[in-house]
Amino acid sequence: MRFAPSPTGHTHLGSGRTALYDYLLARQTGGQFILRIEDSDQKRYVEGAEQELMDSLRWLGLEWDEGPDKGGPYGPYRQSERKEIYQQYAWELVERGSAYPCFCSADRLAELRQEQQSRRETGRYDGRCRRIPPAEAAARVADGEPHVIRFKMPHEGSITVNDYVRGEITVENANLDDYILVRSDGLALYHLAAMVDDHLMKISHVIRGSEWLPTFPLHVHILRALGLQEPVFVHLSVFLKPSGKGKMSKRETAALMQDGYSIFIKDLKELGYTPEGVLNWIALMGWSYDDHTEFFTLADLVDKFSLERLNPAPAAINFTKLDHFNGLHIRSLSDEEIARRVQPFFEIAGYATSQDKLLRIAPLIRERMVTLDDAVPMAGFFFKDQVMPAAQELVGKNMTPAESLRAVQRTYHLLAGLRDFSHESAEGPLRELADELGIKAGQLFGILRVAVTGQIVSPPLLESMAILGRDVVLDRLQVAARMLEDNIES
RNA sequence: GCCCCCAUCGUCUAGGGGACCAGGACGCAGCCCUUUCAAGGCUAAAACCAGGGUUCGAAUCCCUGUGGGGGCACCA
Repeated sequence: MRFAPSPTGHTHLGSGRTALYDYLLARQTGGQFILRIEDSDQKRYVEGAEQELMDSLRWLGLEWDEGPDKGGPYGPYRQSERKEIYQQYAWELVERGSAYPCFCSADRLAELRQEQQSRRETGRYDGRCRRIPPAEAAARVADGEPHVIRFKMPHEGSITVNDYVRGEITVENANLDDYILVRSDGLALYHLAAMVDDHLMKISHVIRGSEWLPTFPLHVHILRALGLQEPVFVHLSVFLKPSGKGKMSKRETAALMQDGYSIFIKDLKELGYTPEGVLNWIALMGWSYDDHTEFFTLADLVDKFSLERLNPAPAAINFTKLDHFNGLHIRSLSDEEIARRVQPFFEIAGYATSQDKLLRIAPLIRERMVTLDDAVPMAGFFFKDQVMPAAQELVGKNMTPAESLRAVQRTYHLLAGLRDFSHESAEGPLRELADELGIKAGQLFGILRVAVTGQIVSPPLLESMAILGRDVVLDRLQVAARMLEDNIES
């Protein structure tokens, strides 16, 4: 198995899914998962993209067995370092009569294309250099005349290729072009390079996006002309934008960020998504296990994934489903894991935290988080020196400021006199106090919640107070009482 | 324009001639639980793109149309 991305931008969901399926297949068959960088076009190379790719893959937990950074028996693993290999195969193709050097300039080609377009024809090479006798062509090449190498596509007949998810696809050769295989700078294009590499690296399954379907017949032509064995080709459906109308554009990608979503793996990490959630989500875009199972860990997927259940239809990206899966996986994490994963987000927000305290907070926030960064607004009050409640929010529902003040004062004395400051020992007395004050427990808790956490919504109040400790709670109640007093006077 | 692919609730999907007045999930609505918010439980609304065939019988097979997507580079 191999995952062969090109380092031309941010690593996105589609790459993640392809890599995932590659990884799964490799793991379940005991094969190797190879990372090969398709950087044969230096013009499109983006600095840092390769590093981001590897970071993203590792974050997802998809560690490769062979790759540019760790070597392996079939290296090098960057196409830019394999130029001579492709040259050799390209000329073998020429010798076999399946390819030929072409001396047409890029200018002439552009002109030709324009002409064809004006006549509303499909852009295709007119075959001028195809007619040059091989001996003459070889001589011109030996003379150093600039040239590319083209595939000599048969004019007659058709070719039938087999895609694992779609079955047989038959195309008339007349609809295919004399594609360029090697550039004038001597570097091979994807069409040749990928086929040669996959053969040399003993790749059994080629999993790639369906954007390769149109050139799929060319690839099989090359393979057959070279006499190479054909791997199993699996073309995955594309991802559509959430509306289902068309694929993601640059603008929409930027707009998505406003809503806290992204199609880039590295963003997802920063937004507080877990690798488990992302993996589960993308695994099910175009694949299913049965009619009801949806929760999968990576290990589950290794166990249960199969190419048979791939779906050829394009799939719209559904981010609310990502939220759902992320929440599901956060809830299945241990306290230790939650504490560990949530800490970086507190750090970014400027809070000094301790694992010890986070460990005690974890059970209180586990069921309330959709993304890991939700922990910060939810539990930030644990790490603040003081909270700043809004004066009006300290007034209980359907209560006057004076009544609220009294409730805070009574609570202060009750808690100050409590033998031990635990959730269990505080609850009974506080409910009795509410009764005594003639208010509902909910009203009392509401006032206290704002006083102690500074928030209208918070994790369970009494558990939170126990973690904060008696001193902090009493202190915050005192502050709240003062604010209420000021409120009453003014 | 030409070539290729695809088509079940809003979305992801199950289904592959009778087991389907079409199942699950997300989201949405309601109810229950509840100290807030969640989580959890229950209930509801919601789909076989259209038209022709084949067949005793079609969501399922075939054709046409329509819609959507992809491609038509010395990009991948």
